[in-house]
Amino acid sequence: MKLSQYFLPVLKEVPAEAKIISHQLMLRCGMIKQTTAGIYSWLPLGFKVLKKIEEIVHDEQIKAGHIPMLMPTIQPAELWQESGRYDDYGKEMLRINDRQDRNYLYGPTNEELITDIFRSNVSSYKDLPLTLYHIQWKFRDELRPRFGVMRGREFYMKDGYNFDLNEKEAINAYNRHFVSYLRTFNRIGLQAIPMRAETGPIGGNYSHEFLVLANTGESKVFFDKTLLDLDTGQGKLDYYQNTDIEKVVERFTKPYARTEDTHDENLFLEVPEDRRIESKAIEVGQIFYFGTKYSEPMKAFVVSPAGKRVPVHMGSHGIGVSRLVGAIIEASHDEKGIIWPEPVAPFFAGLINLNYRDEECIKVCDQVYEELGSNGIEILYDDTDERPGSKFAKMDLIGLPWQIVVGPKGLKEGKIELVYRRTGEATLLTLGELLEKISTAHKALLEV
RNA sequence: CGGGCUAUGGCGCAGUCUGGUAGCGCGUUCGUCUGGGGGACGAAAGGUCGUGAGUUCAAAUCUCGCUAGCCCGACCA
Repeated sequence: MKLSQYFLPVLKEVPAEAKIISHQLMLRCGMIKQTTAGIYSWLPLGFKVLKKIEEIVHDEQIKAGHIPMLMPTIQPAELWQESGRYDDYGKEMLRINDRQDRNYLYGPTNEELITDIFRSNVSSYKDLPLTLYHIQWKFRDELRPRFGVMRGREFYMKDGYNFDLNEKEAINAYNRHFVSYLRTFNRIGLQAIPMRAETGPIGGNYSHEFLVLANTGESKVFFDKTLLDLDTGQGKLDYYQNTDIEKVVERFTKPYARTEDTHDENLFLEVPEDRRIESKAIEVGQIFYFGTKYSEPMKAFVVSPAGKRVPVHMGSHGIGVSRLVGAIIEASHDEKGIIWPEPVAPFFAGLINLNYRDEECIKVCDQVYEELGSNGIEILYDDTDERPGSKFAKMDLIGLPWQIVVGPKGLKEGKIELVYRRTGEATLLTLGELLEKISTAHKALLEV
């Protein structure tokens, strides 16, 4: 993409209404524009990042054997009356009437809708286990939206729902989500710590939240430092080898890790003092097992192997996709701007032409741009006639992983400068070396 | 929902107390110079001062209502 043909309205100054760094940077980078309280338009750069995160979330869900679909944003009140949540949910739910004065709502979550789909199509244990999910806009009418997309009223969320014959099977699904979520956050470039959580309005018996440490986070967390060293292991996982998956979950749930809501000071004090960490964190995902809370009232039954009609056991699981954009920035920025983790960067590299009136510069830039572009590498080429200083500042601000700097000075020596945004490390390379290095780095990114 | 604050050009702000020609910086446009870290000089465009009513010869400025946004708390992916 050539910058001269793109839509990237960057701001030099910090808008007054933005208080936390991710919100400020998203506005300054021209990623979002607030439309009204807690509701944002996603401008091209922000939209690209949102879609990259979404792709990774999809990929990991599909690896775990879960099936993508799409449900609507507007739902009929009747379904929520069946589950009893139409009254329970309160003012957070945006209620809407149509021209016939029928009652609708803008979905804050989809348990009722998915249960309705399930019950009208599945009636045998033979169709289980089943996990369906979608990534869709949600709306919760927060009293006080703030922090940009981190706590908007409208938000983009992956939500999934598992249907199983019994509790044991449903716990397998729970564990599958547990592990796939860890992998998802890792791929996005975040370390998320699973913590025991309250079940809230979703209800149920088991729940874990996944939290990313950040001092601007809204949750207070207490955990054992050893959690920071755990990983889910390398390579492919067979999500249906239940005991293998269970072992991973056990490793992650053994050390103490709780949010303020479930924190138990006495248990925490059993953690050796040098391993106790108290921090602020951002919640980026949550998983629930709630048994038959919805299947019983909504009559989602299947016939068991013994020939009896039994309510299905369910769980639900969410990842805040739009919130993740903010969370990533909170976790990865410096005083100059954003530093995108490579898998979610809106472009893989930025190409800076330091003198757009120099024919040699133009020629070399065009070559780099075409060569990398034809290999499927996304490049943002600053081909504008601005001065070098503002080009550098802009590129640092939007935080693309690599910066390719082409200027008359370097070209005299036959060299192009390559800067790695995260470290600021700069190397002078020939055109051939540069193309090779970027291509290699890009290939490594694809091998997940 | 309780408490506090704000609303003036695209962005950041001054002007309001003490009523009297709407201003500054950044950005934008044009020109000249400049060209490796948000450059210089010159010219220009752009504002019903959130909104409605009131007081007054006169309102960005005073009074009352409304709306929107921000902050602290409670609540939440």
